[in-house]
Order: sequence, then structure tokens, then C-alpha cells
Amino acid sequence: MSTPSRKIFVTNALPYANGDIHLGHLVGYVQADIWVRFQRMLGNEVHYVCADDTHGAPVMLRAEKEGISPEALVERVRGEHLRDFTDFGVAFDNYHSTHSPENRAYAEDIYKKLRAAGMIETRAIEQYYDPVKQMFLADRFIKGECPKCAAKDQYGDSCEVCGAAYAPTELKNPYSAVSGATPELRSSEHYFFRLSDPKAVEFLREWTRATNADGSRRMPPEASNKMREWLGEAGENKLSDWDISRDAPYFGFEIPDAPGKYFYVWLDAPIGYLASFKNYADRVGFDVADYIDPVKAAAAGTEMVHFIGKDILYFHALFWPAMLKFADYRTPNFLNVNGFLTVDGAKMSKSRGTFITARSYLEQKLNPEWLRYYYAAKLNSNIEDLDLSLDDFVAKVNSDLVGKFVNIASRCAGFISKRFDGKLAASDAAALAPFVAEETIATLTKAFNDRDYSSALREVMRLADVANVYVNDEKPWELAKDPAQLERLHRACSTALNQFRALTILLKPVLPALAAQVEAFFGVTPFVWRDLAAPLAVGHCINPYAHLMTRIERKQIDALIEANKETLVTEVKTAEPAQKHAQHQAHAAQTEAAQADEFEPFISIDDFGKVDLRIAKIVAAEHVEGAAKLIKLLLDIGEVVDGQPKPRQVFAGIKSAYDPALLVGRLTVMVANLAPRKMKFGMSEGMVLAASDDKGEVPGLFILSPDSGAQPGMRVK
RNA sequence: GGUGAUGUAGCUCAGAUGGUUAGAGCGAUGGAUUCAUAACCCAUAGGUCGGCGGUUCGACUCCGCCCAUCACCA
Repeated sequence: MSTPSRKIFVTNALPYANGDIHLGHLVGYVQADIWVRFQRMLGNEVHYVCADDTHGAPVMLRAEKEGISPEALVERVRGEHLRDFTDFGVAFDNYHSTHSPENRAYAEDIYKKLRAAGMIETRAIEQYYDPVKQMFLADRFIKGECPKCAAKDQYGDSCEVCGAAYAPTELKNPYSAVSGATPELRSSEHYFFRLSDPKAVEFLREWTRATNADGSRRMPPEASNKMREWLGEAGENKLSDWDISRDAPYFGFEIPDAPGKYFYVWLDAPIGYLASFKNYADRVGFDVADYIDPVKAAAAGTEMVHFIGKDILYFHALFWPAMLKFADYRTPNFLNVNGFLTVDGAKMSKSRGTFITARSYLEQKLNPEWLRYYYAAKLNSNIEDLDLSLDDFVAKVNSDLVGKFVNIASRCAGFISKRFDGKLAASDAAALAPFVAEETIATLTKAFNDRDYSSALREVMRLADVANVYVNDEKPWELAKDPAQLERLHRACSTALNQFRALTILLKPVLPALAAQVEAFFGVTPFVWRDLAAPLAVGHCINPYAHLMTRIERKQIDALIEANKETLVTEVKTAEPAQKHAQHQAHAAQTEAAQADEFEPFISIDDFGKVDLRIAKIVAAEHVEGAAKLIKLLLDIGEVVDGQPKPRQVFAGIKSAYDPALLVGRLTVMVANLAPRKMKFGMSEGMVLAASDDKGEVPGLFILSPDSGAQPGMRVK
């Protein structure tokens, strides 16, 4: 190979040590693993590491709940995560932990260098404090009524009902989600990374736009667009300083010279890449400076590549490079960003059983390489969500892998074994040509290198079709009947097996276990990319063929879904607040599950009394132009202004279930003292009560009706 | 509300810088075959390329507006 070999340090986003690996996580890990395996087959030197992200309040609280130390918890979870990755063929060189001496050393070093560079500043901030639990509360641990729409039990950062964003101090009737106590405001000294410093802003503006020395991009175009949005135009300063400290009690690293102050989990999480790498290098025996010192790395020509999910782009494209830059470390060469996973076009859902854990997939005896292939067949370098369409999954794997690919060996190997003592003849050069054509190999090499796996696999499957047509044209089963055609039979089957061998080499980054079986079948050393250039030697002896892969049956998938269905969420919602980490979609899935499955906590009769429910008569109902879900209602609740009846105007989201014409004249129940809310189409002065199944299993929407005799304006209680 | 992405055959997706009859795989239908853990091969049917308008000799491809879905932000 003429090009000098690359030296690449590759990382995957660190999964958080609180929760199982699921099929959504695996998209990014499979994507990175395929890339790493491909680079190695090319002869490049790759160091591929990951770790568990262990710090923060959620881990601390979960450990407390389980009655074990946080250290014990994170060590156990780390083992589970590593086992899941390993079983899916994701082969890290090292799987470390952010709760490690190496990570502490790097975190302190980076912090001290940032401080020396004038990038750290302290200031007091007011924050809610839980007097029972004796801890400061993160936004997600404070709940209360939304200041905008008065919805109950909303988190401290935003309202899930009206979408409003606010500070936790703006919540009405706040309470601690940890203890239930009413929090009190207390002042505390916090440490900030001065991201708003013009130096940092200037650096990031340049860094996110520029390319590497070789002209390659640092991130996908969609990501740099997003950066431009976050950074604003030159002169604008849209970045604010980043709060990197948390008060005790906190599971993490204490900040040097600042007793009782800890590094925020997100400060030391990406540093965990370096820590895992260092831990590995020390074990193997090489110097990490060639990869992480800016001068030495440039001299050695090493690369650093991160694979992350789109939910954590902000941290990796802004905080992380800025931290590294101002602490005098090398910055990343490339951020690969993957989208979320949807299942049958919808968000993963615990109640629907599509929140599928890696472990349950394996327990159902599903082949991990089926999933690796399916993901690869749909992955490209864009930040697009990937849909796991279950029917498509079954069809694609069965058709491509079993019907086309494995079938080639299956239909030819027997002839070679039985008729020719397992020895191969010379191949038909013309038939093998498409598989070894320089142009084809160059195209496929580029596609894999650019992480455009979907187009690579399309090409591989096209070649598999070519091989099947070749066998069909040669008709070995007919040749076998004619002793005069023995030589031709030998050549045809040898050719097809060499075609199959080429396909296996091309698929090996995606299907390493299957490739290993094929290597054993051929009795050869592990395939590398340059093996594509030459077929197996004449006289090479193959082993008896054993079937390489079975088909998926739809009922196996159904069993998997069934196994992942949760009819009741046993964990208390607040015990595991969503934390945006490498836990793709954990948040959405959790709130979805919680909404669907949980009853609200008890309230007092006084609380209930605050809700003014009234019998209302629908005096008018009409569609709202431009609104997909709304019907505009005029509701008579007996109110009179200046001697005239004054009905309330209410926008109700019931268009999908009711025809306005049929609503007029009906009696129903409305909340009369809901704060009026301005909507795009006008003021809404109340709310009509309707029932629906939050889980979405039972369709429909049902407004309430009183028994006959009730009059508009009557109080409901 | 703002920003961005997406919307192409029943399904999952391709379609550089605009150019003759819009592609693949799966599925469907018909045929052929039996070497292959019903796999493979051949053929056929299926799309006004989300909608409306514009630029152009010509647009799936460029521009504007609208609709839907998704994400991020305030």
C-alpha cells in the first residue's frame, strides 16, 4: 500500500452508568465499530476506546436507593455495559470508567491549565436547596407549577404541557423531587468556564468552520450549521459561561483548592476519553503524548475522531474543543454525529415494547449481526434518524444475507467437497473481474471510509446478485451430471466461491463473526482489504461447508417486543430523572412511560377545591383554519355581562374525534378558572374535559357529559 | 414562536453541478428451475417525485409560499 498508514484514536460517546444499553445506543457504537474494523483491514493503526460516564446526582441517588455505594453501582453497571457491547461485536481496545485515577488526573490538569489561562471564574449564584436532603437541587430535581400555564408537576427547566422554558426559581409552589420538601433559595459559589470570553468565541468560530490540515471537514455540514446558529454572527456573543461546579453532596471529583465543590459530570465525561486511552496505553506500553499533546500529535500526524449522538453535539462541538484548546491539548479531527433510532417510525416506547434493550435482544436468541447489518444498510454520514422498521428488518436480513450472500457458498461448496476433494481450481477471470475491479474497490473503500455504509452495502449486494446469476448461468447441477463437463464444474464452483470470498471481505467490517466462520471454512488467515486483489490459489483446500446463518422469523421479533413491554413502571418517576447524556432518547421514553402508566400523587381536598369545574353548554363550535387539532367552542356557563349572556371562547384539541356540527347544544364540563392562554388563533378561556388513553393503545377521545337536568353554570365538585 | 432537517412506487431507501421514457431492494403477480436450511433466475404491474406558484427552451433537482413529520432553541 503506497499511502502511509494512519494512526487514529477513536472514541464512542460514553454511556451513562444509570440504565441499560438499548437498541438506540447501538446505532452509534455499531457505526464506529464498523469504521474501526474497516480502518484496521486497510492496515491503519487504530486505538478504539470508550468508558462508562459515572458521575452526577442521578448515580448518587440511585446507589442510595439500592443501598450500595456509588462506586459499587458504577462498577456493576460498567460490567453490564461492556458485556452488551462485546456481545454485539463492538470491540473496544479498552472500556474504562470516568471514576478512575486517570480521569481525576486529567480533569485536574485541564482545570488547572484553564484557570492559569484565565478561563475560570467564580461567582455566587442563587439556587434551590433541599433542606431535608441537604443538597442543592439540579433543575430536573425541582418540580412545581408552570409559571405560564399553571400545569402541575413540571420540571424546573421547562414545561412539558405548554413548552415554556424558565428558570427553576420561576416555578410556582416548587417542591423537591427527591424528598418532596419545599426548597429554599440559597447562595453558593460556583465555578464557570468562561466560554463567553472573546478568545473562546473567536476560537470556536474558527474551529467549527475550518478544515483539518488535509482539507477534510471537522464535522458533518448539518453540525456546522448548528454551530453557526449557536455561535451567532461575528460580533454577536450568544454563548454564556458554563457552570462547571456542583456543591456537595455530589458523586464526582472534588475541585482542587475548592473543598466541597465538585466538577460537574459533563466536565469530566469527555475527559474520560483521554483517561480510558491513557489507561490502555499504559497497559500496552506506548506514549499517549503522540495523540494528545498538540505539538507531538501534529508531528506524528495522529488523528482523534469522536463518534457521538446528535443530542450531545453541543458538548462536543463547543465545550470540549474549547476546553482542550485552552488547556493546551490537541483538538479533535472529526466529530461523527448519528441521529436517533425510531422503531416502526415512532419514538421508542416502553409501553409499546419498542424500548428494546441490548440484553433482551440477545436473550431472545437473535443474532447481533442481523442488527449490525440492518443498521449498516441504512447508515450514511448524515445526521439523520434511523428507522428500525421491523418488517423491513426481517425481509432485508433474510433476503440479503441468507438468500443472496450465504446462499452462494451454500450452493457451490458441496460440489467442491464431494467431487474435488475440497480443492479449488483456477477461477474464470472474466466472472471474477467485477469483484476485483479497481474502480469497484476504490468506490467501496471510499464509501466505508466516508461512513456511507448504506451505499457500500448496496454495491456489495449488487455484486452478490452478479454471483448468483453466474451460478445460475453455469448450472453446476447440470454440469455435474455430465462426466465430460467435470473441469467446467470445477471451475464454475471455484469461481463462485472466490466471488463469495470477495463479498465476505467486503462485509467483514459489518459482520466480523460471520467473516470469522468463513475464514475457518476457507482455512485462511483473517481477511484484510488487500486480499481482494488475488483469489485463492489453485489447489487450495477448503473445509466442509456448515450453514453460516439462519433466517429471522417474524415471531421472534414479536417475542422480543412482548418481552420489552412494560405495563407498569415500577420505578418512581423522580428517582431517575432524565439526564441528557449518551443516553439517546432516554428522556423522551421515560416521560412517555411515566405519563402513560402512573397515577398522580395524592392531593388535598383544598387543592381540588382550587379547580372550578362548571357545567357548560356548547352554543357554537367551528373548525379553526390552519389548526390541525383544534375546534373553537363557545361555552355558556351562565355568565352574564351587561345583561347579555357572555359565553367563554375555548380552543379544544378534539378535532380528530368530533364534528363541530354535532357538538352544538351538548352539555359538557369545563375548567372555568384555568388562566386564560393566548393561542395562535386567539384567547382560550378555559378547558373542556375529555378522556383519552395516554398509551395510545385505545384510540379515540371522549368529552364528558352530565346526566340530564344539569344546567349551564352549575359547579361540579 | 424561531431555526434546521425530512417528505420520491405498498414497504425501506438511491437519485454530483437542472436535460431524452424517474431508479434499487423487498413485497405483489406470472414464468422458469431444483445446486442451494422455498434460497436463486427471468419477466410484469405499481409513482402527476407533499401541495401551490415562479425562474428556465426544459425542474424531483433552483427560488418563494403553504402543509405534514421530526429535532434543536427561546
